[in-house]
Amino acid sequence: MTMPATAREAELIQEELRSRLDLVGPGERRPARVAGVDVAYADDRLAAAVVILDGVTLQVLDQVAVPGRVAFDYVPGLLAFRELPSVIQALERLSVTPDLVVCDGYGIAHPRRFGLACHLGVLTGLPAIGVAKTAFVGAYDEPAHERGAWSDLCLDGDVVGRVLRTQDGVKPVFVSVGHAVDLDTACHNVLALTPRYRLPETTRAADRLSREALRSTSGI
DNA sequence: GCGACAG
DNA sequence: ATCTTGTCGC
Repeated sequence: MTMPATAREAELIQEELRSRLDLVGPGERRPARVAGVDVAYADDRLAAAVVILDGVTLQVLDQVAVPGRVAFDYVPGLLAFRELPSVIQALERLSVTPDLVVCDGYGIAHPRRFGLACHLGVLTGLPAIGVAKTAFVGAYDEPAHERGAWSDLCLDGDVVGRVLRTQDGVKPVFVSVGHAVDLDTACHNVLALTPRYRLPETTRAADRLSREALRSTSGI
């Protein structure tokens, strides 16, 4: 992964890579293997985790954790440069290839339309979507209170994502396309991955693994 | 100019 | 992201 020395350089990389995005998809509606990705931090240490679940049973098929060091400060809009180096390493060590990667963050709902999920998708060639827990960019109306209810996430006159309620009465999540998946398919998959909780099982599994990996490497 | 700002 | 107790609700 090309690592920029400055924020300006990072923005240029995003503008450049954006031309390689596949925004057509449509992606698999019933993916057999779905990957969840997350990164945990402690001071300058970090642990990236990737967990692959069976798309039907949601059982774990494979998982990889990679310890590392923070090499890029957090800057809103440039999250990929902080998290992806280790995440890509973890993806390369998987024994099976996922049909979909669910990222913690945004895809094209981004200041330059190239969020973490887009970046991961372009670099790996894998279909990817972003599922974020909080608002970042875009305007939206509060979706209805039932699971499955949603509203458009709009930015500069474009629909860049969907604010989706994954359980009755819980805070909605922000879904946006990353690479090689369309928005309908992305939301359909998010609902399939949230039979019980607000966040996708893939995200929950990767979150647990990344934290555990941080702890188990604290002595190293 | 001032604040907001995925994780 | 991470620092953190109790607390409301199912």
